[in-house]
Amino acid sequence: MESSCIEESTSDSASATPSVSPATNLTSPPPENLCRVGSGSSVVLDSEAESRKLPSSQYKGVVPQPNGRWGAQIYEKHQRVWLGTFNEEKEAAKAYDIAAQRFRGRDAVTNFKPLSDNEQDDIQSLFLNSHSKSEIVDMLRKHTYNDELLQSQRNYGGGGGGGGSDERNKREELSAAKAREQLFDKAVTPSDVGKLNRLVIPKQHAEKHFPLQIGNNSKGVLLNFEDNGGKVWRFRYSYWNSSQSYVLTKGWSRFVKEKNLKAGDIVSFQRSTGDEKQLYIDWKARMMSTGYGLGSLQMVQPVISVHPVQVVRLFGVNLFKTPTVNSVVGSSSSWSGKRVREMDFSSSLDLDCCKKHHVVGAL
DNA sequence: CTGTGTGTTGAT
DNA sequence: TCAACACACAGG
Repeated sequence: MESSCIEESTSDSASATPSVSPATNLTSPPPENLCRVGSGSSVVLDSEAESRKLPSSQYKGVVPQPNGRWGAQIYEKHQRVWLGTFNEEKEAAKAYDIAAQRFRGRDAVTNFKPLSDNEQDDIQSLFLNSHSKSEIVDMLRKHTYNDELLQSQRNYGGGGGGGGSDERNKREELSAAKAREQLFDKAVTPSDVGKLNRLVIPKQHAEKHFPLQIGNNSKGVLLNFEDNGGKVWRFRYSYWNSSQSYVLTKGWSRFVKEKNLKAGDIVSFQRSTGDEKQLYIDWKARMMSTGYGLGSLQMVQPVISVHPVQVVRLFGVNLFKTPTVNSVVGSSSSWSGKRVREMDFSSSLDLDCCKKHHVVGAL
């Protein structure tokens, strides 16, 4: 049971529908005795039910295990990602926090203190973003996350003695250029890729990440976004009173055209964590079922974005990786995520990035 | 035999 | 999304 870490079985359950409940299951349950039923007295076997009930955890993402230990799990795309088991409830909670930061970004809801602005947390953020989700999950499951983080800190001079200008440069280089924070994704609607030349930014995200100056409401502002290839896109961002919506207008249609975006595809927005809050935009073809290559598998991006691709071998599996050396959000990490399986490339694999296209319409 | 972590379901 | 619950079955 260690082959994959994600809840796969996408199809099985669907096709087989092994209508659970083995009626035959008369194999009576565990001999309920474990319970040291209250000392003698009346106590009918209420214990039957009471006793085997596991104590729930006060922490998010933490579940009790029969043996008294604690499991950690996080959900994404309707699927549970198991983060391992721990002796201490608190440890499990920490594992969840780490996964949450990696999966959902800096402002994810966590059990403890979230990453903030200090140098240490920036380093950790960098560390998280420079590893794929599956790698982070592996570390959590193997309880090696802390060691790996420390290791990386030494490499960047966080505190290791010796160091030198070499280490220092390396670190500056990294923090200056690469660290990106995921802001949000949006599955584009038919009208977002239609002739309207506008992309509606969900209010919740717009107000959180792209706040408009009170005075600018009418005109809006020009925002620059860099794509994976380093190309900069400038869009007009404003609020439409008529529809009470935040939108990207001028310039948007060109992006749609060049990327050949189709309804259902996902556009993603990131922002550099460093001083300069550079904005980034990326996209991926619509994904049917999401998965993470965990443990040892990683996915193949059934997408053929324009980005040139190179095959990389990791954990013994071939992966596609964009040339972006600094992998952060764009490359193998977040954007990847599909298992190489029975090729259920059905709709997502609309290769031929140019011609045909699915009728996503209603999902 | 011991436990993990998966299958499932029902509640937010 | 998320946790509760039961248990199949991987590992030793």
